[in-house]
Amino acid sequence: MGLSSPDFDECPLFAGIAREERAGLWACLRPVERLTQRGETLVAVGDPVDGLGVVLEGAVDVSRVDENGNRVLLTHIGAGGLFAEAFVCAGLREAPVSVTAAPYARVAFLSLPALAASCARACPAHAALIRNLVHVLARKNLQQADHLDVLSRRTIRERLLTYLSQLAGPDGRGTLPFGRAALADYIGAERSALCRELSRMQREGVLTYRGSGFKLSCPR
Amino acid sequence: MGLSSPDFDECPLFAGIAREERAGLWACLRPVERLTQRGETLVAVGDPVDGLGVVLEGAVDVSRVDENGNRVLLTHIGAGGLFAEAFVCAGLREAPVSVTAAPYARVAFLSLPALAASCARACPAHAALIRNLVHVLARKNLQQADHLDVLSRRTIRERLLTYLSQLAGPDGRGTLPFGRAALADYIGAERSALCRELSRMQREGVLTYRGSGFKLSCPR
DNA sequence: AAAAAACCGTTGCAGTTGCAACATTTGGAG
DNA sequence: CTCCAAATGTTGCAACTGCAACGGTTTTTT
Repeated sequence: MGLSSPDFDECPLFAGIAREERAGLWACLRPVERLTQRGETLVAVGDPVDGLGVVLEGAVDVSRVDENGNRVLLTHIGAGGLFAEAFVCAGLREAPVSVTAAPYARVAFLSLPALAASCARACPAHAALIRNLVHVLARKNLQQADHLDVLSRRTIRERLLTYLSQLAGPDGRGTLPFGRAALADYIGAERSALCRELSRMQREGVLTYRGSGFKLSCPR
Repeated sequence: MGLSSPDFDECPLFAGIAREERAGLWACLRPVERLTQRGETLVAVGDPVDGLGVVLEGAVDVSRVDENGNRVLLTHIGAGGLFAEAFVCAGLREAPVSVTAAPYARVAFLSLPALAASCARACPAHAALIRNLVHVLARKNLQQADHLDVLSRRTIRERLLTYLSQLAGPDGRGTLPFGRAALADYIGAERSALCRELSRMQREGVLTYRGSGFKLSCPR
């Protein structure tokens, strides 16, 4: 099993921990790695919760499919990001969501005991790890709040403007991390209705877009 | 200032901490108490984030109002519950939501430094406090996921069924914690449209309701 | 290069919902 | 008991959206 400790500068779990310490700490956590095929499902709904996930390379989507077949895209997580940390920390036994490679990913799972317990080496970095975990959980909370902000709007146009404003810089420009189908799943709309509204908004001059790039006419 | 340490058996922040220790620990956290009038606003959008909130008595609503005047009810928190913990832990300076008494509340604010730092007494309970904080944050995450599950549905009927299923027991019976207006704000719909759909569903035999009690015909 | 698959955009139609205005019921206060 | 205010329920209408079906373009596979 390759215990390669990649570049964790961008992984918030290791913030504030000296680079020399990271390799030892990483080994200490006994990670279980997994490399996926294109679009493969890493975790399915109902699977036992193996541990906290770390995206080493690539990206994953966290989603759910309701009884009507509508997919809800909950989050998209790139390299360095964590997933399933809330389920692990809350003590869930079964995953309430599925995690799929988007489209490729190399991930590692860390068990909660390894994270929470002081390790045999009693490494001081463990304390920092827990503090970082609090920070990660809190920021996930804020991300979910942003998603709720989007989904609480009553029309597709408002949901789009809310989401695009979150993505856009001060100049109103931004890049979508999704294609149209995934975007529709994220904002809780029908793909065709989303396309219709997008072109309507462009026709009315509210925004311009091409591919995954866009520019809001009136940045909020 | 009354530093009364109320019954914290139900406060998840103090889970697993012996009752004798709680009083000392509570004082150690230097809580700032506040008692509200009916419906008063405890925290407004943009207010500086004073600290983590603990509901000592009564209940509070956490909500946001968008630019169209639509209110979004994010959560309702009863005695023993926490609020604003994610904003504090993520290091936000300004509150992105408002907190109002629903309808009465006695609350205390705990500053993050007091929570995070080992206190002067070096009380061992502090470590338990941090572990509990992780647990609280993780469960808030799950609550938000439930709310997302509701808001991601495409029709009022589906949103209602999803929410009522979350509330109902195995027999399909449950009690709403909100009135109609607040319920509408929580599920992201118009109050009148909500009423219309409720009575339509009762007419069709999907459920029965009276006041705040309800019973689903087909518990999921 | 050809075929297949994925992605994006368009449109007609029926059902749902926001919105506004009004009717009815409930719960106190005097 | 009466009156008032808040909460709840009802309805018409215009607008929005889900749904299904289709055409064009790009990317991937064979």
